[in-house]
Amino acid sequence: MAVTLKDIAKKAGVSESTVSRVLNGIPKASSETRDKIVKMAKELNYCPNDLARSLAKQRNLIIGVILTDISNPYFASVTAGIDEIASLYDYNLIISVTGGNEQEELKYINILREKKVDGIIFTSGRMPESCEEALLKSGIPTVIIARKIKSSLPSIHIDNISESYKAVEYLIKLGHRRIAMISGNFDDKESGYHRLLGYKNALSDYGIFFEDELVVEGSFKMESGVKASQKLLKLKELPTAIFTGSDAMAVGAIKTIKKAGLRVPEDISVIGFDNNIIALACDPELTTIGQPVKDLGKNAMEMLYKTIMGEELEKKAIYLPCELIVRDSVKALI
Amino acid sequence: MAVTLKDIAKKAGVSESTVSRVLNGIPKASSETRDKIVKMAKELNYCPNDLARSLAKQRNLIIGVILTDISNPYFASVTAGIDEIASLYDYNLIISVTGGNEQEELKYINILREKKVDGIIFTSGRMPESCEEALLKSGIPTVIIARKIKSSLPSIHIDNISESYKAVEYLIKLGHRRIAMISGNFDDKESGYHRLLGYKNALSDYGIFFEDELVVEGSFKMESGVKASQKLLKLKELPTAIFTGSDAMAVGAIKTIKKAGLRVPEDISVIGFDNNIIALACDPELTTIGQPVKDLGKNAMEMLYKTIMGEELEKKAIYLPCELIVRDSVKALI
DNA sequence: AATTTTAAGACAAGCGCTTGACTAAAATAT
DNA sequence: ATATTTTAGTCAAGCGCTTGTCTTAAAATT
Repeated sequence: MAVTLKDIAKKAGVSESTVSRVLNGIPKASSETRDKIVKMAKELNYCPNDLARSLAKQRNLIIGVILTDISNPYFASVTAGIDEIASLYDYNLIISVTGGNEQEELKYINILREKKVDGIIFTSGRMPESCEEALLKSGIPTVIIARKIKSSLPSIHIDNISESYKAVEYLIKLGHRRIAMISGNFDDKESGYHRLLGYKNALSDYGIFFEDELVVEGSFKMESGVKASQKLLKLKELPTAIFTGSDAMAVGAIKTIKKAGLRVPEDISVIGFDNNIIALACDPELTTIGQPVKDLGKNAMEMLYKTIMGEELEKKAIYLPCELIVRDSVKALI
Repeated sequence: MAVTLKDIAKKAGVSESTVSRVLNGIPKASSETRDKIVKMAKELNYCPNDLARSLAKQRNLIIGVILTDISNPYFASVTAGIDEIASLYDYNLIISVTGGNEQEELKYINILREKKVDGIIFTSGRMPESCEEALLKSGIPTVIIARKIKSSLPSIHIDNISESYKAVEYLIKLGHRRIAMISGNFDDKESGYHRLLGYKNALSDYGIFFEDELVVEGSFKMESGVKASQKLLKLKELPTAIFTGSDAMAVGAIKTIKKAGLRVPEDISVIGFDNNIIALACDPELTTIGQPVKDLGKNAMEMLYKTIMGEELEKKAIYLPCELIVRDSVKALI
């Protein structure tokens, strides 16, 4: 059906190899044959078959991106970052959406192996060891965007502990002492847990007692921010500030506080984490810790490219700093 | 390097074809050889080469998705919808991010042709004719998610005119007469323009004079909603309601109105379009026209699958209805 | 003028898998 | 006991491209 090298070769009266070389710009043909071949190719509307080429060349120019949920702005932006750099190097992206399910993750690692992708970027809130092993064993160049990992795979992270420390420290320096936290799920020892740790560290470093009643576990979602803040509002002594493990929960908290007749930040300050778009949409605009989401993707792809090219990486694990983004949801007490 | 069919065949003392058949579950082998082969494959950690398979089978199980910007929640959700259905049929997705640039779009159509994808879903705010032609000419099964198109390619849309009509009609029925519109860019005859058209139609059908001063062109972005509403607030006679061509602009408008000391919806009602996440984050929560974004993707993929399978489509162009989502940003005047 | 070098191109193996055609033996039917 | 069908496999061509090796004629060198 489709026009192949052979067809062009026949029409032009040369060998396939010559056509191949000409079309790949390898200087091994007289300008006459060159012209003839190029003309034929145009005429026949020739479209090279990249499957065949990849099979022959043992490379594919495809990167597999394994992620939890592409409709989640975090992963969408990470992917955008990856894509930005990938396209610079003529790589295309296959995305594999796992829903954070370990079985799916393993399944897709395998599919990507079969598809002979040139590299894999694995990004997830969690990082199951089984996946780490599978990736390692696959022999495919891989970069992880997740929490700190066990193996020696190249990886890129943010330091949830020190970044949330930063947020809480900011509150403390503005005079807050009674600081609550609405954390993400912290059972799995992942980001939710680490952000809580940063909170505790900051309190401790500044000599503030940690109080159990001031910490409520949420699930990163807005709705859980609502519930958690309702709990906090029932306390005898209200906190003067709330640090939340995600912007979504922060927005939930702000809504609830306002609904309770209190003002943000006049009565209670709120500081989030992520710098999601919604941080700009809510009222007051949310002060938050901005994750360099796109840069995570970009850096990961840069690392991956180096790995594919066989270059040595200076650092196996890169930590990207977050930025404290000051808006209107925090008030100074001093 | 990698283990191939040949290796297994040799080790098991059978022919390649037998191995291939066994591993593909084609019942043409005794259970002994079957077991032997399966065992060998496991032992050698065999991973089929999908490039070779695709080349031989002339199919690839990959769908190319051409879109403007994956970090845009709209496209991210459309993609999520596509993926949801695609994975049901064991298709994987290659995403091609064009930035809405026609040259890039054409480039990626070509790349996808070379990659021999089994199908293409093209989604964009715009729909250049050149792309339509290229897609048509490529002979690859294609579905378009965009505005109404010229060619006979299968496509899926929302009807921007009647949906924005719905929004404005809603305001009118609540007693609003002086209704302003902050539209998206309407020079390009795409969604911005059509949403404006719906606004005009509704006014006209209900016998309300169209007034030029009540329409301000924005660019779909929040910032442009701010600017546009500042303009509207300078009018001698303020509108009682504002319909915006996007939620982002609606949020911008709400912020501005509140900053001007007026209340939403008590003084001015605002209704948006999209049902973006930010519609839930802002205060008051935004009443809006909800696009069935994910369903656009799902339906597109279903259509594409049928096309690939050679099934006849009942409808070449599908219109998906939007839903009026009533929240707190609109007040009844009667 | 004879020899070496270079240029232009052909040849063929190979990438790893699928699949239709063929074969030989075993099972079933007559 | 013979003919027919089924089962279990093998063979080899083919998918479309790349690439190292080889050939031949022309160009450059001595």
